Amino acid sequence: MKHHLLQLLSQALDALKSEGVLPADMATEIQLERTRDRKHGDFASNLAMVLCKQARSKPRDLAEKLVAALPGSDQVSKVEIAGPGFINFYLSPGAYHSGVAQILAQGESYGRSDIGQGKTVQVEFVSANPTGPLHVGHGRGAAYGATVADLLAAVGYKVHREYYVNDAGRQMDILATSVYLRYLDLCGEELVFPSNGYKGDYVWDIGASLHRKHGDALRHSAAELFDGVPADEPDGGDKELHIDALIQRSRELLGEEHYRETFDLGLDSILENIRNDLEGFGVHYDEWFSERSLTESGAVERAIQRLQDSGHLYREKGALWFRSTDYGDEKDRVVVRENGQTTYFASDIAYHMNKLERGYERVIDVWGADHHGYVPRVKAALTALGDNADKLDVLLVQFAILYRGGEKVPMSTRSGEFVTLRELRHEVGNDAARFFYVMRKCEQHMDFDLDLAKSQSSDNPIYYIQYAHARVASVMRQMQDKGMQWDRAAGEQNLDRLSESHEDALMVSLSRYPEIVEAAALNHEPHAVAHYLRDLANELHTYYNAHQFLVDDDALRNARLNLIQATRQVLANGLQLLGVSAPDSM
RNA sequence: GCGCCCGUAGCUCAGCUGGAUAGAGUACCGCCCUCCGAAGGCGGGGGUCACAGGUUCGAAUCCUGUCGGGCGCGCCA
Repeated sequence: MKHHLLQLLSQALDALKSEGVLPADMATEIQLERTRDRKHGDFASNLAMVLCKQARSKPRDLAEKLVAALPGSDQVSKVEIAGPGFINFYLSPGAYHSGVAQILAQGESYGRSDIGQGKTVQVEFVSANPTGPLHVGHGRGAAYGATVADLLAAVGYKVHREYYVNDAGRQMDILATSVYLRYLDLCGEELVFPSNGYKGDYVWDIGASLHRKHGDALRHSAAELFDGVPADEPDGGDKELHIDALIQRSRELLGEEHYRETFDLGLDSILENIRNDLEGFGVHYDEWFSERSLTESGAVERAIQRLQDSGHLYREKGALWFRSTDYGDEKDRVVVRENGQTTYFASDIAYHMNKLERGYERVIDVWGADHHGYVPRVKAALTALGDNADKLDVLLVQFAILYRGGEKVPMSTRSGEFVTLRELRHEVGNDAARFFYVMRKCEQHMDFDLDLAKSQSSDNPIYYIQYAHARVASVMRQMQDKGMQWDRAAGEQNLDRLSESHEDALMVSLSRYPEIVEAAALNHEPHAVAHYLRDLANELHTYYNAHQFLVDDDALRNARLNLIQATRQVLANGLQLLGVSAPDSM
């Protein structure tokens, strides 16, 4: 509908250009908006006010010329000039009636479009280190990323969903060492667990499966392991030096083969856990991309070489630095450490280089907001490599703070006192979790009210929306009990019987849905869909309370059933985009 | 100290990329079930859009500054 009106305006503009009223070479993006107030019609454009300077005429005069040049349309019943020079469009009843028919005809595909034109976009999200289970912070990134991806797919992009697996690096070595220490403990060795190690119960489980497989074959005495290892923090030492030395000793004692096995056992079991968590949350991926593969394929080396060749690297204090300050970063960054090891950043340069090499036209990263300082250096690297950094959008997701009984739920990764995503799903259910996570703008800090998410009452927006959907299904069941019929074709013929203000309002809302989806997708704002669905549900409930649907008058009944079935369809489509179920009864 | 994000009803948040009289939910008060699910609906009170300037036909929205909150400033990942 909106596109149709834009076309009309565009034709009017062309007409005025050829008449010489407006400069022919003028390029304008026409703005057309839904009116806030129905008294101003359905759509309004500020075109005349925007162009009045170029046309050297008063806004209202120009508006009149534009309106005069507007081609006729059976979708438009009236065009008015109002206020300082707004052009207000009133849609014809027929436009709304055909809208209802369209929804029922298109079904699940209503709201989808092809404005993305099949352009490829990669969405990388969550990508939490496989060193432990996902927690509620990751959950928001998962729900948000998955919904953004689904929205983009709905408007015609070819979407590739990807999880970057940090299967290399020091944190993973710490995990492997933690697993080995738990294994030794199970063998009967008495040892003090490092303060920097991973202390979660899941590490015990992995240590146990290592023990099941090898028995005591990999056992070394604690004394042997701690030989030459500097003191841990509680003993007045440095926890970083302590753990690094333990990693080193574990490697030596286990030998490369068994160390690798321990490492991979930890990686695989945690990754499996993460996969299951996300699958259970309705979050699916096309690819799990291994960081290690970047080193093995030589991509990291190649990225560094390219930066080297183009003169963006220099050596200082034994390390190799990338001059990211040339492209707006605050300081230069190390890519190869003094000890010869590449940094995490080096992998990330290679990873993003790889993404663009794979030919994606757009690349989206969803990160926790605490990584925001990282954006300039990644973009700097892409620019230095000669790529277009504008292809990359980094979407930052703020943390969610849980509330239970009006109190903040304490959380810190350090103390191991965090709520896992699995616990959250178990407590409030998938639907509420998915919905609450995307209910807020991503850059907004979020208060996640667990009690509200759990409550099965109208206070809870997710129940409110699902209830609207179930209510329509219930009406249809009731209809059969009463021995009545729904004849969709007859309903279509009689849509002009829908003359109540509630019906009018409902039809307006239904016609907005494709615009909502389009804007939500392009702006990466799933919350717009959540708010829309709440409003739509409200209109259905209001209508329900004001009028009887199952009336004896066949024509009226069929028309009304068409309308509420169309509403049910849009509710279902919207909920599906958010990863939330649309039940027929509750 | 520097950088990024955020300040809108008592509380939680929208506000369609600068438009017409700033909106929902919640909480509080009052109404509506011999009627398709009251898990619902209707009505009411509640605001200096943090503050001060600026840009223009027009600002909650854009720019500058101040105040307040969050996060980030490693040869960690």
